Amino acid sequence: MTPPHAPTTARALATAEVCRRIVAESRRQLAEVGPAALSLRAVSRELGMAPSAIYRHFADRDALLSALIAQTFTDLGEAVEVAVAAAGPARIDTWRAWTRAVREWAVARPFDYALVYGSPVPGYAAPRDTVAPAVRVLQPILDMASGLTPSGSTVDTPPLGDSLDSMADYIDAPAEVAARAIEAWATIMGFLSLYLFGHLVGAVDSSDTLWERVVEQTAADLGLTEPDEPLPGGRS
Amino acid sequence: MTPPHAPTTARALATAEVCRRIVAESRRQLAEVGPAALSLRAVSRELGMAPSAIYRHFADRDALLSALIAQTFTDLGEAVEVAVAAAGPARIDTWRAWTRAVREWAVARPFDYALVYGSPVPGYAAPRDTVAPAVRVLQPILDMASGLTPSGSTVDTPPLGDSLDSMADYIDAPAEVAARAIEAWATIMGFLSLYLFGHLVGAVDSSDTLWERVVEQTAADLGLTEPDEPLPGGRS
DNA sequence: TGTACATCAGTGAACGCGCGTTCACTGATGTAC
DNA sequence: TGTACATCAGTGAACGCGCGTTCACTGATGTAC
Repeated sequence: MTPPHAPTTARALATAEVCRRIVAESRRQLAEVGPAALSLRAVSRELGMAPSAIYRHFADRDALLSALIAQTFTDLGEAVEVAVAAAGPARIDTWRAWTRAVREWAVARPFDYALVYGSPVPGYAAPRDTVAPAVRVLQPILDMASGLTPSGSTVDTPPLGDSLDSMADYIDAPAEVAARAIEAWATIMGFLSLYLFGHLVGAVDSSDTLWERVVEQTAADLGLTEPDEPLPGGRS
Repeated sequence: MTPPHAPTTARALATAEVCRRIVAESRRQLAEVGPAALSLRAVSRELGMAPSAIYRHFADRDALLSALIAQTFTDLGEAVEVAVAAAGPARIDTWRAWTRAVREWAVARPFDYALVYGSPVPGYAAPRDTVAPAVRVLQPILDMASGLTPSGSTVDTPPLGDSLDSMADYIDAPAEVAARAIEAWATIMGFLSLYLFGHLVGAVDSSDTLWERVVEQTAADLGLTEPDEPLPGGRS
């Protein structure tokens, strides 16, 4: 009944559990001191283990950091998937749900947000393992953009070269749509970063109403506000 | 001839020079290891001084960090001022010059960018001294936004509360304009952050053409692309 | 102009600290017969 | 089912390291008369 490689023995279960605890405690401490100051010794101390025990589960400090980053992306990815699944079927429903989910997640866990979308940790190179979880976060809006046709542009914009071709292929939409999707994403992430990193402190009393505006404006730039937009699954 | 408080004695000149060298060497090292790992000892070692000598110029490590942040903002502020002064008089000239200057500065000094616009250093609270240099960077576009009237909106946007009133007062423009200015700023900073922090790696081959689009799109959202816009200084 | 005193930038030794990582080990868990 | 052996998660001591900060000091620079 169980899959062939699932951990079934007591030892394997215990190992998985300890591994989970290390990651959990590390994420907790990371929120207090930041990724650069994350200490294996402090983590092991808090868990009541010898510092060297960590090395049974992670090759070194960088490996633990990679696991934390992957885990954090996965966490956010699951949050947006739940939110998008609970939203309506129209593209704009997806966009509103996705942006709302990202914001709520980020505001609740500013240090997790900083870990994955803030300054890279110097001297640390993100390995391949973190790419898939990072893309998973974006997948709902990539799916949403699929098949979208550019519309409503009243602006003369410079021509795009072929630099977006691979993304356009991936989402099965014109490069124009890929460009607008990246712009909308950049606006959302930029606003969150400015807010969470303290750059709006003197300028904006409460970011709530402004945030609603940003979401609607980006939706309009994406061409999601036309009433009769066709959906990928038909329903004209 | 010299202002009353200018350092004129040999000792005062030497002090200022050493102080300058500490800041310069610190910024150099910061680009290699990041703000959290900046080491007073390493800086003093490189300058051929005793570690304790730093304390004649900065109260502690945090004071040095504050000076670095202020200095970095000032550096960027001067760069944008030069660029804006060299540009044409129309609002859109200012916007194009400002965005271009910020981007070129950031791409040339990604760690400086990360220091001031990336994740905050945990456990470090930016003191008041860094606020003025941070605002200086924005001043050209705040001036540009002054007197701007909202236009060209084809989107139904949620009403703004009074959360932008102080900023609207400051730039002497409607809250609507303040909101659009912050949105445009967020888009620019978001795009730069995604690019510099490595989040566009798989999606965008070259960011140049896409960047041009972002600038023009944000200019349009700000209402800067109407041909007959009135300028603050007349010239209708 | 010359002298006596005050200032203060920089020295170098020392403090106590926590860090990542290694290594030989122990002893419970798992496996093969 | 029982026994002998293998595995391997966790231990605890030790390594060498660099860190921020303090303190009494020295000696050149500045100042007052």
